[in-house]
Amino acid sequence: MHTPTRKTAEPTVRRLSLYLRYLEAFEQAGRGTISSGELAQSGGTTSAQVRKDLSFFGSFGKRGLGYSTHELTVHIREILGLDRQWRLVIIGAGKIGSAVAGHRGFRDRGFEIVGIFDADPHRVGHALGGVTVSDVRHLETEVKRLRADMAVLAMPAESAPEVATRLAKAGVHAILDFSTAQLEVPSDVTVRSVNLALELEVLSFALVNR
Amino acid sequence: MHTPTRKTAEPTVRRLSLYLRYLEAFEQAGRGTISSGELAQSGGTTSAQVRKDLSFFGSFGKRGLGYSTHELTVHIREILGLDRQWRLVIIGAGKIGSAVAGHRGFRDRGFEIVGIFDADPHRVGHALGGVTVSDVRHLETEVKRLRADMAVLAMPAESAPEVATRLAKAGVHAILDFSTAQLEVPSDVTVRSVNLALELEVLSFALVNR
DNA sequence: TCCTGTGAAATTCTTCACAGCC
DNA sequence: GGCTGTGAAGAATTTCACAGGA
Repeated sequence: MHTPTRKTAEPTVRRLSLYLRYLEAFEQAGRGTISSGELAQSGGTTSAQVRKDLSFFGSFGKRGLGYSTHELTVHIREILGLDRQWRLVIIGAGKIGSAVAGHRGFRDRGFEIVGIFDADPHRVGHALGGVTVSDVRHLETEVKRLRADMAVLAMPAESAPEVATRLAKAGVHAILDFSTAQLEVPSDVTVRSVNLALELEVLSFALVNR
Repeated sequence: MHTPTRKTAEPTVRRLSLYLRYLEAFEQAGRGTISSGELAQSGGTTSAQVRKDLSFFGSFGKRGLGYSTHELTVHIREILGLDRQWRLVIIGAGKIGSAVAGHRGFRDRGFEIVGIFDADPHRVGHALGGVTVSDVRHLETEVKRLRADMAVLAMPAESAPEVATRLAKAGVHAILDFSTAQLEVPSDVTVRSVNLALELEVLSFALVNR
């Protein structure tokens, strides 16, 4: 595997994540090799797309044969940085925060929830998925002590920007934001937004435009 | 407003949804007009992008002045199909289903949750956000009776494809899927996937590639 | 003067098509 | 014969830059 010469396209990274999921299923099913065509079918894309995506990071396949499911799994996990454990904190112990905290499968995929924070005193001290909820006032010291790598923001949009800034200062360089806020963070912090209302609105558009 | 001549780009639709949110804030704040530059800043894009996006649907602005916040709000709501009420069902009353069901703000934006379904007899009969959980065995008849337009799938990946097919047959043409399944639906059904593990993996990639 | 609307250019992403290796 | 790896072509999307109306 070689590191890409220039920046990698985001769509490619998203697809790698999908390929990985299907590869794991194929490996589980005892398939030793898989072709770009099969992988494409699983992921709803084309074989050329699969090969282009992979070739960006190296030559993992064998001509005439395909890819070794196991080797390719290992390669993609390495490319995505999943060959290590990531330490996650969740800010907001409401409905969404609880759902994320209780989601099995994150830990299995290398994302360990090491801390949960909330501003509501009624929630502080209670346990969620084996982790005790801390007061968000102690965010910085706790985040440093816990050596958190990533944060999930599951809180109202009003307080999200302030918390994002504090997280960035505390050394968290990756944030998954469920609020609808527009976060202002230093350029060395990556933010991804999941906006459910937006997704419903895209569906609404699709329904009225057919 | 004129209907677009050819198919609209998905990125454009996503941005329209964002613009709408900022417009509402501006309108609330009493701003009568707004320029493409201001809107761009809110949405993290460029003024040219904003103008291109809007011009695809008509000429809503006034040269030298900008856009009327109120008029543009109305136009975008109409473009996105938000000038009506959408009827939503949730399949799966677990953590994610409950979080979606309990989310205030969907109703305010025109998405009314009219039904919740689950396969677990222990959950059937209980109320979630004012709606009683029904047995998923009665999905088809209930969905038709409730005249549901959209469905949120918040269930294990194993059962998702079957439920998606049943929903499509029952007349639901828009599905928001939280499972990691690859859904096979007729071409007149729009599916959008929200995959939290994938989002974390994209963050992971960003962390190891800087 | 300010700011929109929009062709044209630039860039990004996907698909094609085929040489090369198993 | 089958399937990968990859330049080249094509399509989609964004940015530029400027004419034109308020």
